[in-house]
Amino acid sequence: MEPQNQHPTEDGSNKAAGSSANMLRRKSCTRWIPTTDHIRILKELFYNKGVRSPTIEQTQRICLQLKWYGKIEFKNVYFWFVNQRAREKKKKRSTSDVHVPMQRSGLVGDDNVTNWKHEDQWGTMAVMDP
Amino acid sequence: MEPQNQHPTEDGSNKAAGSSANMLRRKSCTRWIPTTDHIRILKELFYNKGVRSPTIEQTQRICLQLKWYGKIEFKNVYFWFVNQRAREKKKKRSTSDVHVPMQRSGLVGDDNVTNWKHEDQWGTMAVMDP
DNA sequence: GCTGTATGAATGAAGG
DNA sequence: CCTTCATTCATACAGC
Repeated sequence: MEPQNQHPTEDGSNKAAGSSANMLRRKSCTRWIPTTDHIRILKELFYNKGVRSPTIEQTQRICLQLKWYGKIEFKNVYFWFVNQRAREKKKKRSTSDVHVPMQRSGLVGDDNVTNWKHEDQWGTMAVMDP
Repeated sequence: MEPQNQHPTEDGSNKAAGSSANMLRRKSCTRWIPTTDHIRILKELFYNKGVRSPTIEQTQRICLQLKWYGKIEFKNVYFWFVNQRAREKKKKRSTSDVHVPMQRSGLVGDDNVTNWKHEDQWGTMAVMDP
């Protein structure tokens, strides 16, 4: 995946947002912006270590570890795993077959709609590069 | 204003675009560019048929139908509906600009922005027991 | 050519 | 768990 540069400043230097009149119109800077280290470690856990549904204690420990790399809270880790699981599953479901009546059957030879490779339907959906 | 002319090659020869030498493929095709047929059908579904949040299976069927009109993937259909909902809502909210300024009555001490369901880390949410 | 706008894509957060 | 919302980034296209 190439356009992974979602976050501009991701070096854990989340400065005090909103403390002064620094950012105009930035009232909703509340959301956690993971650092690259955060992402790297979380994906390592999820994909390589097979940590898919960490327990509370595990989540707390992970959170504690990640805090060294930047500001992070428990719920951030929790939601990250929830979302990762959900999106993995959705990707899987999206690629499963669906029974649809093929209309215009037999006439498709004229137009090569099925020219492009089948390819995975979700392609690159925010998962790690295996 | 609104550049509603979202047709890369709109003259019915979309399908033929893949037969001969394709357009230059820099890496991967950047992002999905819907054809006018795609847009027409999607809007027909959204506005006339009232399809606002199709299920996964509905999305798969819609995607398969739309594939006849040009290259499209599951996630394109999925994101299209997500974005359409979000932007319809935003537009509506912005148009009928009444916007009551969230009167908060000042009685309750506004403690934290992160008003998560569970103030302390797990409190009541510990329901996952595998 | 750059700049503004519309829109595809991504993801944190939450609801149910 | 599954679905949805909100916000943001990225990019194609139009007008200047």
